[in-house]
Amino acid sequence: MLNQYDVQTKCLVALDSIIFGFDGEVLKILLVKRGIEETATTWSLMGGWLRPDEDLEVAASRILTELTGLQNIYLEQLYAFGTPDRDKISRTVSIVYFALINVLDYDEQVSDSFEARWFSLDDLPTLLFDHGDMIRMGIGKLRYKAAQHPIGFELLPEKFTIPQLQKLYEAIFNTTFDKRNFSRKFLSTGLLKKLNEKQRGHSKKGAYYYQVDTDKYHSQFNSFLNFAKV
Amino acid sequence: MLNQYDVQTKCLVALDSIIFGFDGEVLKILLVKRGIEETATTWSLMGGWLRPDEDLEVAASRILTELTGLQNIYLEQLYAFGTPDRDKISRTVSIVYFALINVLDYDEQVSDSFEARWFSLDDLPTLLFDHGDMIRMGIGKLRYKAAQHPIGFELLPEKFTIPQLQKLYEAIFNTTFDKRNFSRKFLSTGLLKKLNEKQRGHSKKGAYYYQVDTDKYHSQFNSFLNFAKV
DNA sequence: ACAAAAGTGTTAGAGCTACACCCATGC
DNA sequence: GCATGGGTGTAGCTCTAACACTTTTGT
Repeated sequence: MLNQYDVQTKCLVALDSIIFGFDGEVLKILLVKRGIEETATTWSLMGGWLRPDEDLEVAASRILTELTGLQNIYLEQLYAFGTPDRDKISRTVSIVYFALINVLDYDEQVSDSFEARWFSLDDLPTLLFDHGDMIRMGIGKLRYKAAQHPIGFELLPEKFTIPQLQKLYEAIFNTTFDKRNFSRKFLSTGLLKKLNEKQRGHSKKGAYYYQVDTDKYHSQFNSFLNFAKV
Repeated sequence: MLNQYDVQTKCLVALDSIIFGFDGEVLKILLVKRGIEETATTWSLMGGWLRPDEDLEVAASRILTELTGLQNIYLEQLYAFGTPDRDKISRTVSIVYFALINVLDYDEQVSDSFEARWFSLDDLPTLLFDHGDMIRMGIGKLRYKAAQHPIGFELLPEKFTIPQLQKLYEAIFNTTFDKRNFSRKFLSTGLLKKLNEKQRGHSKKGAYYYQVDTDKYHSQFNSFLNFAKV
């Protein structure tokens, strides 16, 4: 049995973060240009190394801030990638996190002093290592979660309209929905509070703003076995 | 920007596997007694170290075989645990996998020459490190998946009866279901093929055996947005 | 013949889909 | 006054939940 700590090989541990953003029309991903070994500059996810006394999520969050200026973003762990040759220079296990943010909320922070840029999902550049696989998996998980829960709120401003929410879901699933059914579905969750205020400028009539009722927003569950009292 | 590989700290990378098993009545977890540093012997998940040229899942699978004899078990990645002090002796990141098997199918393999034992979920011993957290998360994911998909088939023999399937789901969710609704629900998926053979010995009447229609068993999806054509 | 588990049908209500028209306003 | 996007209602259907009796067979 191998339980001698000394003889075990050690690896580098990297953290990479996929930041999904929505600008009101299309889904985007934030990438940085990262110089590897003084030569190539390739677009990549926000990545860096784990420090000796750092928690994984703390490290991912620190790295995100270092590379983009983004702070206080809730990161969710996606997957650990560890194929032996995924990084040619040194054996590295990468733990990938992802987050959803509203592009407009953070745009100034991001673009000011950092080499980070938003890319549309269907217009991604060539990516470092296996970052393309990571993104594919991230999109899969985003869809999966959005299909189960009304998760999309995170990608919108605090006040948003039903048509904005619908556009978001149409961007996530790359399809269109019937607006009557869509709004009925979301309103029926009881998670939305209608505000007494309309969006101006986008349309002539103006759409009512809504807010998430955060109290109720952590109890929804809809399942294959609806009669399973989980 | 930190992209010098040399100055980065390296960690040990461990793989731990949670093996859920069902014996027809209760859900169990397979644990081994692992000597750490020649002193304490504590029950723990099946764990070991990543080798230099090994893929993560391959390593998890090798370790599982070394410790229990189990082979060809499909392992699914659960989560990476990496709190700095989770292993007091050396900084270790652990990537946790889990699997569902039928206890009876593998019982001889396991108990013959290995120090592995099945434990009921509500009768777990004190566990090594953060293995308790890992198991809690594993149960959560098992329930989540079982609620979305008819995943439970993996935990049953190739031929199984509806009452057995129901017992399994009742064990996973720790509740009871109406048998009329339960069987209707599962039969309506079209995933079950009824065999012309009855289980004998368990009841006087005998229950028909069913088999999973593996062709159809990779397309089910039921979602919060049923009208989202994913 | 009786006990024990298997198997099955109905009904009321909720939720889903598909569909088309009026509303408010800026120009 | 008209073009643009916002907002709403209904009918048919399917799915769900709740409920109780009959069937088979080992003893």
